[in-house]
Amino acid sequence: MKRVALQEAWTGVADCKNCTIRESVLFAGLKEEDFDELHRPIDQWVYPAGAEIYGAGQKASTLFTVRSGLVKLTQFLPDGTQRIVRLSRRTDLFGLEALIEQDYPHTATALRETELCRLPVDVVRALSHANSALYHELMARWHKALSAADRWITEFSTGSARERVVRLLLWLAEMEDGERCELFSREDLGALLGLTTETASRTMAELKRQGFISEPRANHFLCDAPNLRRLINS
Amino acid sequence: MKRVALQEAWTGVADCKNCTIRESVLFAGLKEEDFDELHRPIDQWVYPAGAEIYGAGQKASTLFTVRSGLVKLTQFLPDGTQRIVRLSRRTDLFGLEALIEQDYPHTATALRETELCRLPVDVVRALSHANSALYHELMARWHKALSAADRWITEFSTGSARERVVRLLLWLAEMEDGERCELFSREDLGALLGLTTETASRTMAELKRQGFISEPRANHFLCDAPNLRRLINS
DNA sequence: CGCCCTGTTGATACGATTCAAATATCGTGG
DNA sequence: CCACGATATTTGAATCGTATCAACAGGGCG
Repeated sequence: MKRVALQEAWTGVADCKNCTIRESVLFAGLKEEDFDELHRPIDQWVYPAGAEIYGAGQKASTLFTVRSGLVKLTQFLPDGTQRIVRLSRRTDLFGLEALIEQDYPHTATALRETELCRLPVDVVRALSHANSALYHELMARWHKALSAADRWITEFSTGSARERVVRLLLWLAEMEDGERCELFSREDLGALLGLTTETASRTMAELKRQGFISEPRANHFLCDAPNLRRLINS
Repeated sequence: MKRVALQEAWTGVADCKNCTIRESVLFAGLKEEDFDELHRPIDQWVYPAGAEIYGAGQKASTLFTVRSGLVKLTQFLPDGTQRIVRLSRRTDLFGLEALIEQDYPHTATALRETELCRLPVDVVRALSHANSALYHELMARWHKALSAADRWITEFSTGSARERVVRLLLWLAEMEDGERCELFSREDLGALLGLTTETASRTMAELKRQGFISEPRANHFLCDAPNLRRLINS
């Protein structure tokens, strides 16, 4: 892993009322007047690839919405083993644990350049007491995170290396047009799927040789989605 | 799998106010007067080992609290693969998804004889609007389920077969005195840990031969917890 | 009693890990 | 802009672990 100094950059106070992804974020259900209560500003930041957003055990005072990019949440075991337990992408909310716990249970890291909104936990708490739409939205976010975790177990932690890689490729392609996806390091790919870096690399290479995927640009892949799907459904 | 007729049995209308595990259940924070709003009774039922509590895709109208026993939540993949994604034990709440979704995403099955309280989802919804203690408790339950899922990924889906089995034994022993635990079928053990039945069986047999565990009664194990912990922390 | 289901064990094959080395890529400073 | 060193990726060969297929033992139940 590179150990360069990575500095996030402030990109401005968020204009929640006119947010470009407002219909799919936490504050989707808020009414005009609710925004007036948003005294403490929500800001937007951009994190470069590799930047740590927060570390496991740090004081949890902020929730994050992903505006663009990709974030990994890593969990550590006492013996030092680590495993990526979730990925958050556009419109996903992460760091929800801040609502309940003192400290973050995971380490959050940007896998690519990533734009985030930072929501102070006390702002969200205060708003959610008064506002039942936000209450429901929060509940829905917990549910979404839980579904994602369940899916992680069945799709990315079960079956052969090849099946896992294929399921991940298709999952990533969902974000775009279903055929195109951007990948990250083989090391992360391994930590994500519970495989070694070498196995991850070999599996990708073999899929390429067999024509299921191609790599027009570095880390940008084109997937033969129908045939990939056939690989895992038979 | 046995295909006998398994019938749950009604054991009475729950007396939530005087619940023996009240301090750790969903309604822990309710005050005396709140219970008066519990017009629709909460009932208690007992399910025999192997009984299906609900099936994936069924209409979700009830939340469940485990009073005793053990429940597995199984998720299915389109290709027929199935994987146990969570276990619920004493004081755990499951079926939370009913608050958000139409249908249950998992199949819930009793692994042993299990006592449950059934909470109609509309009762919980109605109470949670008025009652902020219940609102917080619900949030905490979502959080607990999510932490459990994360732990599942790192502990029960990562590492060698032996490590996974050992982690599960220690997890099960947590429930009792830390040394004693009750197990279930090797088939379920496999589905839980992402292993085949045979590997699960072999691993258990080897742990027994090496003196880490003993089986005084069928499916009741005594664990040498300190040495087991040493196995996974080195 | 005999059947079926579960658990155990054995032999073998396959797949993933490990260790090692070669190659490609990236970032930096000359 | 190129050369260099550091880092990431790919590939190879040997080993180890798990899956697979098959056979068998024991227990519960009709």
